Amino acid sequence: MRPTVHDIAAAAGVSLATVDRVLNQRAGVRTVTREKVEQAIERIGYVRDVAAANLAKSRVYPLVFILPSGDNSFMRGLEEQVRAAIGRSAVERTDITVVTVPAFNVEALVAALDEARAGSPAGVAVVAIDSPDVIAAVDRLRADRIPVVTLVSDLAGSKRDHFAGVDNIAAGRTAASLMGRFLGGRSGPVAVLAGSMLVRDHRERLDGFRTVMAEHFSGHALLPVIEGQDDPALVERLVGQALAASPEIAGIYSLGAGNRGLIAALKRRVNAAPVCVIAHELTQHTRAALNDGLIDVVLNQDAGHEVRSAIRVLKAKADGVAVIGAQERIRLDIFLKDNLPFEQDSNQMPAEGRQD
Amino acid sequence: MRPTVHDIAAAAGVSLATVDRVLNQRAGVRTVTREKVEQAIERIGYVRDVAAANLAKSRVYPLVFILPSGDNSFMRGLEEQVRAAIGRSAVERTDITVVTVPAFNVEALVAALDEARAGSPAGVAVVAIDSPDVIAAVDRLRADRIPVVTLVSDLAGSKRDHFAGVDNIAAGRTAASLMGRFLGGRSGPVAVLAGSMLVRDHRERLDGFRTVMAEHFSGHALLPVIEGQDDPALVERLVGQALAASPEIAGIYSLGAGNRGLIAALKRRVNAAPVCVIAHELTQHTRAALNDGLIDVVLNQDAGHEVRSAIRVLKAKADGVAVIGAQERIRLDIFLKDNLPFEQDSNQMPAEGRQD
DNA sequence: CTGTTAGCGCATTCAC
DNA sequence: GTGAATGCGCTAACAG
Repeated sequence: MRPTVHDIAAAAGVSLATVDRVLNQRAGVRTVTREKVEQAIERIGYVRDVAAANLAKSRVYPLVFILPSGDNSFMRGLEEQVRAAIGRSAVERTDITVVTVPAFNVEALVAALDEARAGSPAGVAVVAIDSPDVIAAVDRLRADRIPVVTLVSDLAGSKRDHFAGVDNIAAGRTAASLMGRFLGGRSGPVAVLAGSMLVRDHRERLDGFRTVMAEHFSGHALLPVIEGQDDPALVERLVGQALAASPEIAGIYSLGAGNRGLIAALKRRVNAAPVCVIAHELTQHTRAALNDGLIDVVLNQDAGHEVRSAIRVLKAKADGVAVIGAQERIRLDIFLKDNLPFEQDSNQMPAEGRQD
Repeated sequence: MRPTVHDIAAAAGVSLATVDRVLNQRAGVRTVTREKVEQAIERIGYVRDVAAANLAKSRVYPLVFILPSGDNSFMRGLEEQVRAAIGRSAVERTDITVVTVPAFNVEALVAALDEARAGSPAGVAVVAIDSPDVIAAVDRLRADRIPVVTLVSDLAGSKRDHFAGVDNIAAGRTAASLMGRFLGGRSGPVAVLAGSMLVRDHRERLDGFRTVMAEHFSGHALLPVIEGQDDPALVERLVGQALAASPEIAGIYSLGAGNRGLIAALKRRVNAAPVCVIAHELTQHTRAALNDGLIDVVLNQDAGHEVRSAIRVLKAKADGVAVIGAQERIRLDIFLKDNLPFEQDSNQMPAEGRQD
């Protein structure tokens, strides 16, 4: 059997309470006693049983998730994943609150962060906007020793504990590589469609894309970036204009949201040369477009994985314990029509028997 | 607070022991009593605290992992991941045994499965070989109510509980799509390099690849499949011969292992037309070749994820509880030079402070 | 068939 | 400063 607190107590010649005090770094133990206990712990190779500790503490983890509101399909999918996690909270000992704030709105986000802080939760996960005010608000949380995880879009320069999202520079580079190679011999400029340069993930994707296009595929000019504010209607209008203005466009990289507008604009094109289209985030719209051949590649981040990872990391940080690093790396999924996963409406797997 | 067994007992007017009996579907309870308790459970919305239950049981999960031996880099990486899991066994309450058997050897695998069965573990994970004898051996385990998860290569027609691996047909299709599009206008036949048609994953990849090549890229003839037995030396010789015999080869799809041999053969080619190369599994060798531009795409399955998933599923099956379905879907990673993840020698993430 | 009781590993009152 | 006792939610002897 693995050693318990009793074994430590026996080995160190003290009582359970004293062992507990040094284990949880509480005051009221003489230095000599403390050292004696610490040596015993080291010697017998004790590792704390977190489950038992949580049981004894009746520990629950109050967590706050702050997400953008609006009808952005990806963000709504993200929220759905948080709600799925809420459904598991009895098992996972979490108590999760979801807060939504208008997208690209710094003041609203700061207010939400400060309000979360007032409730002194065990951790906060937030889809960040890159701004000094937001950095300051996050650092206020950290000053209160509240762990913070950024979700989807990171916040460089802040004291956030962890980022649960993909490497967006690599995403942009990958998009460029695929674009360049899919274009093959064809000529023509490439258009880039973004949401807003306010959020770091969009900026990073653009950087990565530009770098590789310039490095390896300089034959294709890049058109000025179209900022569609992730708004389908606006995106449709702007993309329509761009396609009309430059009918020779060979490729489009959509690095933000509002892809419904992009798809609508593409559908309106008739008898035109084929365009290679690469977009982000697998939603019902991009999935259908991929199947129809309107979109060639979808780069995706798994919202469910991001949410589960954020929760694991926040709990671990709250307890001051380590996590499995590789498990928390969010991968960039690359979907072609050929490796599209089956749609899943349920999060559950049958418990028994049935072959899947 | 959430309801406990005591609450059930009180609500149903019975004792703790009786509640426990119906919760764990043990015999010795009258049907009326059982129904009374079940109704109470339903009514107050009880959910069992698995952590507390495991604590009381001092539950450990003896698990057996059966992997092919030999110097196949991917399989050694898989084994390393199992050993990493062994390092976590104190926390995860597992007791994992690793058994290695010669690759592509049915009798050895059957013997290993039967031996595992003799130890009546809580679950078995196995890299399967497609054979009636192996199916029978797996079904013997299931007959003993021992959960079985196939790892990497599945075993259709068996009663295995779950498959922890990628969709290999989709992998083959994806390889063909990328191959066809990367080849663009270029002409020339495509060579396929496999390990052995004995294992299902290789056969499925080949099927998927052939289908899409025939459907969309029939301009490229497929050369006869080269079976390299996942042996680098043999692979090098066979690929060298193929390249010499057909200097106009435009692409190579390596769907098995032994890629060291492939890379060596490619390196020996000088002043020849470029070849589009797509290979499976990210190892130190394929990673280097990707960086050097010798390989264009690496399709990968995350061995760490597969092992962790297998363990989660086996534990869940042993307890008869559900798992998060989406979390157990193993994704096909597509790596270009541009989205190669950083090498990680450690599995740990720092517990405190440090920015990553 | 059903109930009583002790204990899993740990945290937390309280006395001393 | 330190120790003894009690309980977290659940399981498992052992009585009845």
